[in-house]
Amino acid sequence: MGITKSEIFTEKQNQLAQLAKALAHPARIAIIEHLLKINTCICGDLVGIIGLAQPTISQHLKELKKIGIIQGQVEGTSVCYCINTEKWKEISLAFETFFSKDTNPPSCC
Amino acid sequence: MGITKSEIFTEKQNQLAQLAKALAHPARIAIIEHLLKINTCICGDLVGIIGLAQPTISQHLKELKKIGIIQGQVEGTSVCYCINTEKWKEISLAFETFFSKDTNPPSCC
DNA sequence: AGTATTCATCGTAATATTGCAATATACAAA
DNA sequence: TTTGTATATTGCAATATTACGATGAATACT
Repeated sequence: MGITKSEIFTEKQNQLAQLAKALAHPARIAIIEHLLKINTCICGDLVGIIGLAQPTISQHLKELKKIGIIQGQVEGTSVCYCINTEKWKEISLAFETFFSKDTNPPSCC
Repeated sequence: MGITKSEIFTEKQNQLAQLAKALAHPARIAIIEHLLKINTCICGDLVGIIGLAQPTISQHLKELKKIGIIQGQVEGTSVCYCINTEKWKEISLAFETFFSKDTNPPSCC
């Protein structure tokens, strides 16, 4: 079917899955890493940097904007992107919380 | 096309994206959370717990096994699953490293 | 052997994702 | 106003994902 039965899961489970989905593409990882590295807004050069066609980059940016991890600011004809620090921390915390659940290895393995 | 151009990205970017993809479904989050909660191996009951058909669960388990985050041990007619602690730490670290890259908010926003 | 139980795999339908060419939109400069 | 530049949207083809019924393989129990 290709459609997820999200109604049978908790809000948190769906949320974390959605965050993971947004990160589930190397181009999107690359975009975020680049934005972190230059630590400022970047206006458009992403197409040249990543190596995918402009509509494809635009689509990936849309996915990232959807979960709020990045934000775009119109600056004349171009749009400047940067990490949304607030949201970044939030998302970071969501994963941290998930991974902190670990305790001891089960006795059976 | 539906096919990712992984050859234009770094090994690390592809790896992290793949890990994120494995977590990008609420059923797989739910499976992991359950395995963490009971902190021991579980023999099969996941179908009843999650609420999806047996082949669907089996498929999700396969995805999780593919990245090594869980492991299955045959026990008679049933299979006992648990978190692979070693791998869990590894994956946890991969995300931690990614999210630790944050520094200061960019001056432009 | 025959039967039941548990899980994996196959096949298939519905939907989603990825990527890009073509086109549209918005603004700036001439 | 026209031209150029930057980005978004649309439409499409190829492929992937999600879900499940049917079937298969393996083991345990009579």
